[in-house]
Amino acid sequence: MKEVHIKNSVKFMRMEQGKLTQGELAQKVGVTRQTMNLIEAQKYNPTIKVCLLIASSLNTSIEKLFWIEEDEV
Amino acid sequence: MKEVHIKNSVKFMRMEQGKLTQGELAQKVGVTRQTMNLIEAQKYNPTIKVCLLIASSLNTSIEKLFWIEEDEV
DNA sequence: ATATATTGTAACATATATTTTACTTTTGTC
DNA sequence: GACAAAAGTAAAATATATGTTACAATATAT
Repeated sequence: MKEVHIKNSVKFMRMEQGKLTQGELAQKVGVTRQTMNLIEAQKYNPTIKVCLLIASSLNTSIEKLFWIEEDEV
Repeated sequence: MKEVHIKNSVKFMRMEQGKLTQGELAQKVGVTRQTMNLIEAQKYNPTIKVCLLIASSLNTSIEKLFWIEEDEV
């Protein structure tokens, strides 16, 4: 697998959208709070299904939530 | 996990973009041809990393490639 | 019709996403 | 400061994405 880093703005977006709590977002998406925590901490690489459900739950697009981290300056 | 179906247009997009072969796309992304085959056949739920790399390889957006299948008519 | 490239699959192994349970740390409120 | 809510984290179990190998089916060209 190609070596790239994926970044996300899930936590930031969650804070904006009505101040959802981490657990509440997890519940809307249908994953555990721990899974959501790890995703927000960018500790791993979630599946497209979870990502699309997060985007839907936060009324935003997957584009704005997840992107490939380009090379350092 | 919430019960939704994820659909994609990877095969369609690949056909358009310079008629890449399945194996060639797999190689650009850095997965095996079998994995790409299963993704195109919508047999499972790839990771966001693979999806972003496919989008990048096909010069398109992840939005246009993957979406939640809405309820049947 | 016969080669050849490409695609579809299947069984098994491996890596890792996700869950479960539980505890600690931080943050906010009184 | 005390208390509660929310967030961070960790170990072990489970589910599943991905790799490996191999072969069958289909398409494409000659």
